[in-house]
Amino acid sequence: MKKLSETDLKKLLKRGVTQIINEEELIKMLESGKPLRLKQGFDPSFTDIHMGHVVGLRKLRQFQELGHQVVLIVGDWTARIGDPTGRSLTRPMLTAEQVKFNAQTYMEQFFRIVDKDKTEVRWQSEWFDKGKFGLEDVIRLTAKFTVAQFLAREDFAKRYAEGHAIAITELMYPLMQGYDSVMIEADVEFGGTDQVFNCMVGRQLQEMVGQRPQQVFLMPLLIGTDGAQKMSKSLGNYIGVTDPPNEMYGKTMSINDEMIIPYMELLTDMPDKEIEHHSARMSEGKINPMEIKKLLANELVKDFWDAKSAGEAAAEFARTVQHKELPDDIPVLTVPAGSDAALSAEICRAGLAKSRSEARRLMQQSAVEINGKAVTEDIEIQKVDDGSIIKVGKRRFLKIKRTK
RNA sequence: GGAGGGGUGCCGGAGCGGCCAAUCGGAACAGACUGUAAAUCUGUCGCCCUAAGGGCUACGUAGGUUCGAAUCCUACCCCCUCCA
Repeated sequence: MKKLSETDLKKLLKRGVTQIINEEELIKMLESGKPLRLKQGFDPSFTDIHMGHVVGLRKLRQFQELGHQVVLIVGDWTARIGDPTGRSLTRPMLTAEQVKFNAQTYMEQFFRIVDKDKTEVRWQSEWFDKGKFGLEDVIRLTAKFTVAQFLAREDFAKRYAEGHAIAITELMYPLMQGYDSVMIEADVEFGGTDQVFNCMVGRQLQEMVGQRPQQVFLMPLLIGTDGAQKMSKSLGNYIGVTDPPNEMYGKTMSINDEMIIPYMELLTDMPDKEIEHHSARMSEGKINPMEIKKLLANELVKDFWDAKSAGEAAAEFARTVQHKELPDDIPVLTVPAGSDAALSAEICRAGLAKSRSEARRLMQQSAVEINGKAVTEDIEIQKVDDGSIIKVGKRRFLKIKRTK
């Protein structure tokens, strides 16, 4: 165990943390020098980890660096129910196969951030599968809670009031998650602020069976690149941890100014002082926020890829986006000699538009250029010279190659 | 078991015999403005015919009535609320 310094403690418990229940207890536990069991659960109902998840994973990593143990719970059962949190609709159940596949993919990404050697992976099926968990257990578990308790939870209350459906299995979700804490004897559970209720159920269950209730570590939900809603894959406003450097850099550059500082605090190791400095310069109007955003983008690509990729992504961004030069590699579309196809058809074939109708619409909106000149009417591909560069929208390019 | 409400385009949600490829809002896409910001403004937003214009598929599923249906009828499937 590493000895805790004041700065360690501050970084660990303040930056990127919304609330800790119960903070004093947690500090005592940390100071006891005993390795803690840190519970992190996930539902393999999706496959991609994005920056929104990274906030929590980085925190786990920090604890690991102090010598603590992460217990990753694969929610193979809860995933099949679907977490009701924040949902206004019930989710479809997944098959066991989908869940398994998703879990695998998830973990590959998870261990890019969290230290695999200090992680114990447990599957819910270890204790929830047939033969291990029976009706008797279900009754014992559910008997401890009341409907009123569950309806007090904001999202359930809202859905109930609006007359939306709440499946009984959804009520089971928090119980199952809480039961996980008992099974692994969690000392601390990690989650986003939307997980308070579920985590508290874990505390109660532990207490009931005579375990010391876990501490709950809540972290803010990251706002997505749209600047409005929380980052999520289904909303398409996410930056994935496996996004290629150029894309990661580009997506980061498209976030709005208000999010630069939060992103720095939550997703990077940049020192507090430095972040404050940037923040101050921006609010004083001494610098174009874009410059600060570049630092952020660079930092992220550096962390998830490497410094070299970050440099290249930055250069590519400056060249293609800011100076509007052509990107390095443009996909080539081979056009047979004598082809009588229309330009719209070829754009569609190359995948730059979903349909010919769309391609034509784009032309009408002057979104299609050949060698820098807008084409507003559909023409024959014949009339396009060999080696011409076709540009659709801001970022889609195509190079025409003619066969003799 | 009983009563009622509903299934419409990516989502929400109008329409309730022709004027409906379907009002409107959101998302998305494009253009203008920019810092690929954000906000704003404008436009587009089923597919095919290179345009005018035309055609084809679409409003849970399958049939039917009608010159004509998302709209009416029948059956079926699914969902929700309430009572028991």
